[in-house]
Amino acid sequence: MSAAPRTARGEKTRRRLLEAAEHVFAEHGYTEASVSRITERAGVGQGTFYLYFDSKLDVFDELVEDLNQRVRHAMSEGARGASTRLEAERAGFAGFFRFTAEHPALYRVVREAEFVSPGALRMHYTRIVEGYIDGLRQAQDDGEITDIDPTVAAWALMGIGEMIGMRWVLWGTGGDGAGGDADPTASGTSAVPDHVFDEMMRFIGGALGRGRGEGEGGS
Amino acid sequence: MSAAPRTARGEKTRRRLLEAAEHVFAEHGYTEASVSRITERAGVGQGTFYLYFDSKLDVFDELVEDLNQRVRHAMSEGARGASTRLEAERAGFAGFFRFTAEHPALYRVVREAEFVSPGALRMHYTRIVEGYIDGLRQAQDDGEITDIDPTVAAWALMGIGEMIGMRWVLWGTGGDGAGGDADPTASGTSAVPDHVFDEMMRFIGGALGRGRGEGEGGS
Amino acid sequence: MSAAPRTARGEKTRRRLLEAAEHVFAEHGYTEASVSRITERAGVGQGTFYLYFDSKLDVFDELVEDLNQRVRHAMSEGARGASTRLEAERAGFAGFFRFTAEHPALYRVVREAEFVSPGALRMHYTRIVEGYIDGLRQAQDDGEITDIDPTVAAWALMGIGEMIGMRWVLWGTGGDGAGGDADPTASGTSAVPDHVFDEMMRFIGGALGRGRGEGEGGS
Amino acid sequence: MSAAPRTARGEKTRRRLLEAAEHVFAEHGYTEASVSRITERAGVGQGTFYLYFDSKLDVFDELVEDLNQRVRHAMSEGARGASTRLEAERAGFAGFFRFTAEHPALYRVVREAEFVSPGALRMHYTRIVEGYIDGLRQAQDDGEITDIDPTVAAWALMGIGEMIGMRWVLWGTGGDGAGGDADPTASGTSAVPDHVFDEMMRFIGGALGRGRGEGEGGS
DNA sequence: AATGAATGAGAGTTCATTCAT
DNA sequence: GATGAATGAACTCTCATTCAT
Repeated sequence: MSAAPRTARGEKTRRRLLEAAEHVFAEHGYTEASVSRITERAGVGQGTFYLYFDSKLDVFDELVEDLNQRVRHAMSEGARGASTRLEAERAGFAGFFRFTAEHPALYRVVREAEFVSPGALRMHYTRIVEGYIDGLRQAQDDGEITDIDPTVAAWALMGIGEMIGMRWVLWGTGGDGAGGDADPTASGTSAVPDHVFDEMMRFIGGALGRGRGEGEGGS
Repeated sequence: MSAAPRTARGEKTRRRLLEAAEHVFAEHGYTEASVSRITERAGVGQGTFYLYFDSKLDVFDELVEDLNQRVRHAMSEGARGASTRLEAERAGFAGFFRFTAEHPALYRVVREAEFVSPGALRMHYTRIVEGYIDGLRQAQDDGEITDIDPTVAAWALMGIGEMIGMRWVLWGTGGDGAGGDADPTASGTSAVPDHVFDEMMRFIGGALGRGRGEGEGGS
Repeated sequence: MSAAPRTARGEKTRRRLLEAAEHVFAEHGYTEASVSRITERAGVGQGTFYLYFDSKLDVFDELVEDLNQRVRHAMSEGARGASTRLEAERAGFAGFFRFTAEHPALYRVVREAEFVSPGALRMHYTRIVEGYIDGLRQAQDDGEITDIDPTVAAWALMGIGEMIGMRWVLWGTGGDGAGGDADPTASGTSAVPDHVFDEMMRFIGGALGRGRGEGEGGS
Repeated sequence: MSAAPRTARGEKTRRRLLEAAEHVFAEHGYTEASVSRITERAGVGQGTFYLYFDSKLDVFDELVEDLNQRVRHAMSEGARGASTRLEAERAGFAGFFRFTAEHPALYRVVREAEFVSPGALRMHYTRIVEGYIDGLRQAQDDGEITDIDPTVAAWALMGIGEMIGMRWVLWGTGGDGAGGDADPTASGTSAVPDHVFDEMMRFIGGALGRGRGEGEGGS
């Protein structure tokens, strides 16, 4: 749990510490990050850190929580204006990839929680999935998508996003094992090559689609 | 890179070290594991470790390599006898979940590579995906599945497996965000509840299915 | 040296601080006690502490001083009504043991002064001994006790009280090295088992006794 | 618990560490002593310390144990040749005072155990007392001393020694509250002024004496 | 009179790695 | 081939004390 602020000055210090932690964790990972590096970057004394956080793990958890909100926000942006479920899906994935692309190191922080603070990671994924489930259920009620168990589908979609994001956003567009014919130039819709993004959406469209998988999603 | 063996005695010591490392990494994670705990478990002196491995990271890499082979073996078991692509897929996922269920801690080791030795993780995923791609391409040539980019599809499938495995194998069958109506009793096919497994296969069947998503996969 | 009071409000704050310090030192010992724990218990800000005391050591000294008075008071209670020196002695020891039994942790605070503030301990013992000396000298003048050097006798008596108190009050009645046949049930006179108390008084009676050391001390 | 040696080299390092700890604890007290000061004095690296001791407390305990033996040895020296119990007592006290005088700071280490490792202090006193009890019982069987409970008597004697030793050995011969007529010059028998020592022995002689307490103690 | 945020020195402890034997 | 004693840098965290408000 956090601690001491209350005053405006304290609140400011806390924010600086949190921001510094974000950068340091992103740059070095949890283990290599040190509290002293964080305080140094924040421009405060080492002891000050412990006025605001109980431990190194405590800031980490708070950070994951914070990132969870930002990721979810990035995902829901644009999804609101979507008229079909697949459009919403498109927007969600695009938002997620964009966030990952803009803060590649940061998103690694979230994933590192699996080894640092498992409960935090669980919470992170669970919250995202919950949003998904609602949307899927709605689309099912509207007869827009197939009647697959929305929970299972939500986790599957989550996995697709994580893996495609890791492969094409984090590792970059080329690299070993890269999808040969992915077109690195075009990238209007998302941080992932258009071709990859489109194929992924075709995959998802087929999975969720009613009757046949022709939902599509041509760019 | 490794070092010294050559003799039979040396080869044995090396194997013991590797096995000890497997247990210690599985139990404590990379950071908390210590070389001395490894050597202690292996029953050799601390210095001996450096006769066989250059560093702590070195054994870790070798371990990930080793696990990669075992996971791929678990996945391809049974897939060989499959007559359709979806059957092969079923067998592959079942093998993967079984492996994860039997060595839950071990598979975490692989995933931790993202933060310890990114190249090793890349290699791990890439190799698995390569196998997939071949199979998918073949099925496409046979007109059995849709003509989606096999690379993209392979990574998507990989992501589904990882996420479903984490959610239902690693975290257990219940817990927050659990699939409400999943049937925890039956579990003939895999380490994941039958219902979840079946729904996942329906999802995949739809994604890969030709024309309509009729692949299905009722148990 | 202390500081700021003067007003009634200040005097009250000071008392609360002192009382809080007493509890915190008793519970944790000097080193483990922290100023912040003291102020927290007192319900005042951390800075307030330094308005009343120069340092952590300063409160400690004041506390030892305070305890010295309370111990001496406990010892002299009842001793006043005594008609013989040995009766007075009895009452003094009983009072000391009672105090120790009622505030076991507190009396440890006094003893810890040896390592924290040696001068304070010296003062503590010296003051107690001074009272003794006067009484012993008087009894000698009255021909009631032997003509032993009262200073030496006083320190010896002090040592007996401390050690018997530590052994039977602080450590409890049983334990290793316990006086085998001590009767734990009866305990009318003091916090030490009756048998132990009586034997101790016989010991002292012999030491101080005129002519022969026989007798005395039967409860 | 200790650890690693076995080799002659290790045994030597261990001894150096122990000796360094003795000096550092004696000079600064437990709290102010730091492991780094100990290793510095021992001329080894900081990490080496933890090869031989589990913690700072661990060396401390071992040291108290060690001192216990040395004190008991100092006390029993000379006592062996004694023909009466009181002579043995004399020799024991003299040995104790001598030890305290020769290692004044060291003996404080033992006493500090009350606040650092209470069990160790208990053990220390209990062991010494046990030796006493045997001697006293023997003397009683021989009809040499009064039939006082030997356990109570032993703890009382222990207390006398500790207090007189603190007052006249540790604090020095003069000082506040000093025994006015103590003769600082003569000091043949012990580290305590002769007069004090003699008076103390008279006190003890009276306490233990058969029939009358009048004898003894002449220097 | 009172506050509490800020400090920074320093504590105990761990560990990957080296190297003389 | 094997050992294990030795290292020292680095870590997280605590705390008495100060001082602007």
